[in-house]
Amino acid sequence: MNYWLVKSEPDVYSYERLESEGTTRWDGVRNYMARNNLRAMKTGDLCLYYHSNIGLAVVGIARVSREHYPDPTAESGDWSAVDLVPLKKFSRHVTLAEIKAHPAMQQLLLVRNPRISVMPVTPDEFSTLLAMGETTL
DNA sequence: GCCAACGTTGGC
DNA sequence: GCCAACGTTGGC
Repeated sequence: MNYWLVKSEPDVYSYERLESEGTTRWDGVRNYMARNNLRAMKTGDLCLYYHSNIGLAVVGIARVSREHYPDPTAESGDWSAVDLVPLKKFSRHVTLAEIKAHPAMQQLLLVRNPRISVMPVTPDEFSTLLAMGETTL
């Protein structure tokens, strides 16, 4: 089991919309590092769901329901998509400001490289973030 | 293969 | 809305 964090602007595709639709194709990634992370995802892996631009917080957890396949929205190039389903909404949003202030979160790529949209998260970081969100699986 | 210029992302 | 940081592109 691996852990990840994915970013989405909530006015483009929010966690609430994922919940109401039940599943989504995570496509449109056009960054090689993020793509390689998508390709490393296995079915059942868990993804923290972060709202960028508006909200600036981790709001829930999604689960990988289909491993990577060619991104149908890519007109050229070698890009991949995965499918995600909602797993659990955080009882409490964990804001970027809190994450930045937390000593155990200083290595998180969200803090160190804010521009990558799909990133790995260690099991320790994952469980700490879950606790910060007052959420259990 | 280097590097400058440009475009995009995303926090503030 | 601005701007910093980063990734990508393209000329040399």
